[in-house]
Amino acid sequence: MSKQRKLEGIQDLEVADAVFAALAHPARRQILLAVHYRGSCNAGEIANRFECSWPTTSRHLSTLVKAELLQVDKAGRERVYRVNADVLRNVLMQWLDFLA
Amino acid sequence: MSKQRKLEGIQDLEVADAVFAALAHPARRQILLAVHYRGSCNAGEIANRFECSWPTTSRHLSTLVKAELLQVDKAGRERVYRVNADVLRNVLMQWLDFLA
DNA sequence: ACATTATTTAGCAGTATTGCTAAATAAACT
DNA sequence: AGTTTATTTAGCAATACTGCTAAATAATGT
Repeated sequence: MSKQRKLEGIQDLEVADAVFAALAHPARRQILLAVHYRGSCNAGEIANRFECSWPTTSRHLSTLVKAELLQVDKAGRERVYRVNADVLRNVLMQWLDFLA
Repeated sequence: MSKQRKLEGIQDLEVADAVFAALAHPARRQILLAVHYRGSCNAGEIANRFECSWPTTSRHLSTLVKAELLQVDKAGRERVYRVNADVLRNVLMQWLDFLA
């Protein structure tokens, strides 16, 4: 295995780690579904839909961003979140492949 | 939506919850991969492959069983674990479908 | 400059998870 | 019955996670 390939492998592991950790919380899965369904959302739209407090939702959002499951763009004082479907798809597909 | 269908939906949620919680820990993902790769494993074969102590691995195993990701059969004093690929596949596929 | 709006960061308490060692169970062997 | 082998359960300390409120930041509007 080439050095480059090996590094990718390690990165993959770290990505998968963050992704699965992020998916572990039901609120975060709900957020992902909601944002994906709507295409994009600012933090407020997301936070208002959920029971838990704004700061709590905000932290869930940053967990999802760190896992690269969400991407965020600043638009003035709003932050617009969008699902990074590729990352999620890749991780899920990798596991489906293992099972095949 | 029929009552039956709704109940299934709720069960799905609970299953997904347990599955994602179980997948959150790297050791448990490794166990799944190892068991699936080998077809079946008894607890000892699994525990010996991992750094952490037997009891710790044993608990990981029971987490995976509760999430229905592993099924276990008693064979004398050994317990033989096997991956319940369907459950994992279903949960992953459901998410891939959402993303489609 | 000041107030408002959108959102995050800080700090803390409660809960859950992990990992360990020591003890318990349970089947098989002598 | 007593010993060995396979594995789990109990109990505990350390760490991580969640959720909250209060305070901070940062862009916009007056």
